[in-house]
Amino acid sequence: MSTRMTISDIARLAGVSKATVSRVLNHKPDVDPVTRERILRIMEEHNFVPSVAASGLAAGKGHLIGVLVPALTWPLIPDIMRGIAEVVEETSYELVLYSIKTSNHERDRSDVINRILANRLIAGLLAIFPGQSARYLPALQRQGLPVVLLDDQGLPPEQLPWITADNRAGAYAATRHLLELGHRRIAHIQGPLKYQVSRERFQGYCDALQDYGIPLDPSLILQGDFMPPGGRACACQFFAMPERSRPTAIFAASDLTAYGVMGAAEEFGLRIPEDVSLVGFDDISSSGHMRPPLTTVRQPLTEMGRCALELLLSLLETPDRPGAARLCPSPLLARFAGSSQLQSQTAMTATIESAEPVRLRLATTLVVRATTAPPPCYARL
Amino acid sequence: MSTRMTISDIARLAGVSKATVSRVLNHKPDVDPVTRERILRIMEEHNFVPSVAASGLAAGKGHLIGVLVPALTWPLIPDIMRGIAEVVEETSYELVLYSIKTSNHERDRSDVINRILANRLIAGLLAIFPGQSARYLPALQRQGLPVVLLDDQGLPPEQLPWITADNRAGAYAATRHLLELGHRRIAHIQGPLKYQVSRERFQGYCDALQDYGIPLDPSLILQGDFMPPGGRACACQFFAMPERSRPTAIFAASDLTAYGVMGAAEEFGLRIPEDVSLVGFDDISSSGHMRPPLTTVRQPLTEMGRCALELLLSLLETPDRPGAARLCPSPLLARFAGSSQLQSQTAMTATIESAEPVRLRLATTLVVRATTAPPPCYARL
DNA sequence: CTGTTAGCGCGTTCAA
DNA sequence: TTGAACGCGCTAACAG
Repeated sequence: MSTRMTISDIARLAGVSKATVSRVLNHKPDVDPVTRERILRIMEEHNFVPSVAASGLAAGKGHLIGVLVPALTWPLIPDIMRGIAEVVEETSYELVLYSIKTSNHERDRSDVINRILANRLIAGLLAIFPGQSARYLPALQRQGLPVVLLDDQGLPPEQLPWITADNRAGAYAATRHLLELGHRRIAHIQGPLKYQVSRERFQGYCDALQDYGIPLDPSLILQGDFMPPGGRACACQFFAMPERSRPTAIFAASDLTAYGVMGAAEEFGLRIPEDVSLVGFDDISSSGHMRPPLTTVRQPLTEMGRCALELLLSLLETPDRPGAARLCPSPLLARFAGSSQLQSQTAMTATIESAEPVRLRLATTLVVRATTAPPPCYARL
Repeated sequence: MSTRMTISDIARLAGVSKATVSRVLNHKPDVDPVTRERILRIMEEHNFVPSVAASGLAAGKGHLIGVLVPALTWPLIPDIMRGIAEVVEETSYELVLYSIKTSNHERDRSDVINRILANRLIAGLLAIFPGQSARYLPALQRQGLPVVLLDDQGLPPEQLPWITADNRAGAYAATRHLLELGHRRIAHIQGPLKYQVSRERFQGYCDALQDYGIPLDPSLILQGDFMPPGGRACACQFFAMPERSRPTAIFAASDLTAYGVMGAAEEFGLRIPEDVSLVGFDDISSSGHMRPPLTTVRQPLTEMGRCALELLLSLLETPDRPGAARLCPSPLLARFAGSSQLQSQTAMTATIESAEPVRLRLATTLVVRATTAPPPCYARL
């Protein structure tokens, strides 16, 4: 059935030159409508698909989008990828996956970057949680390869377009929820502070405490690593404290951290939420199935993926400003306005008014499930 | 730093023709060793990476590997992808992601296939859980594109190389574990029977029961959908049965199904494992963090991904037999023998001796955690 | 509006 | 052992 057709074949069949076929392929306006229809029909009949490789070669930039991901097994990634996949399916682009090796070799990372750049396969790059690799990204940008950052967890690199979740507001909401339940000794297990998101979440926690007039208690703040064992270790420290000063609630910087807390609670014979309340962050898919189901802050991961790719696509369509990657307002924001109310309004307007690289901060939402309750009575006085 | 270098540049710098550079790139033996060294050095200095797009175009087939995945959010996928990514990093290939749209359009699926084939971008295809799309795969194979199936869940397509887990043995082990704990009324929540894996797991369940002289009780067998709500619904049916005939243990065809069972148990006030034992299948990462941690059957997902890609690569290197994709024993099996004892020995020998397409069945392992216990005393007589 | 010409960067013939 | 020429399938300048 679908044997490989070339533009030449179509051109012969339609009785026109290859250039004309190429024109309709690229949606050039200057083609006779009836001719265009005829060509389109023939292409449909023979289900012709142009060779991405060849067109990329000729045009000097491919029709592929690179996605730089850390370990695929980090639970947030699949949901983000889903959003990305959803929008790429509606385009003629394909996705090329570059996974950063988790090994220690410093060499590796720049190698990946070299591969990305040098083989000139892709037209744009989406960097998810680039971490330390973010260092190399501005160079790519400068070489003319549009780059969009998705929730960078490293130092905020200079001037790259950037999609993230509103971590601060999410953390604030989580802490406030605990506060309004009556908790006063609320602990926080941070993520590694080298990540921007960790600092933002911590900030939200601090802000909420301050707004309720509760002084920060350094003994209630520990640094985890986003993973269950780290959460468990921190929780054990909390649970070993004397009952008068022990926290009645814990806000964990990630759901996986919260899983570790649940393990520790069981070990100490503490019930959740009767003895200690718990809030996570992320709302990864398994959190709703925990016993008890975890109260957490949901990141709009799929939406973030979608936005990031749409942003990148909009950058690809305005290649006239090579150095500074700015948002072409119409196509992207039109979609945004129509399809979703997730992004915070402030970010929207900031985006439009500013000539700076785009920085979108999507809203997070508190998902109240069953790991939070008022503090136990012995702690309520 | 790393500006884009072409073969011509290198050729000029080295004072040779492009053809020679091309030769050393492709590891042709007929190059003067000293010249080769010089060229290699120059390429290193300027960290030259050949254009995948161009070489693919010229050679008629790209240096890209397509991966056909269903929803990335299906929890097994990321672990599989991890294995794939690990081996692709050691090669010069890149990964192209084709995600099958979950929409209902029958058209979509063949569209994806068309895209894959027609744009002639990739050299080989890895199809993960192809499901209904498996129908189109043999056609690709016939057109000269090597295809490897990873744990197809559809009808077993004719003659494609195939990697899977030993579902039957895993299910057998799970059921036997329950049996040896003393359970006699063991229910099974199947996956959709249209999937091969569901039937295999059911078969393992049946085999174990038979070996222990327990007749199959149709009222203890329900069909789920691999997802939590399906599992919950089935479990509710079980739990609503009169106590005398109610199952004392449930073997769920997937971990997610088991999560649903845990929810139902809570709803019915049944404790796990005291009142009812539970075994899942898959060992997805969150299962170890459930309360109580879930006893389940582990699929060697990462290993499966790794094997699948290695198999595909070995097929790529023997393009001389276009129609029949057979295993080139040396490179692949050598790795297998060295790096892992996961694959079952029988499959190994079968592979070597047979001229049929490769079918590798990797061993599963029972992971005993905390959701299984002897049946409650009132059911023990 | 359309056809013609020239490459994009590389592999692969051929001769030399 | 090496070099020159051609072509992969397509886009991008030009002309007409």
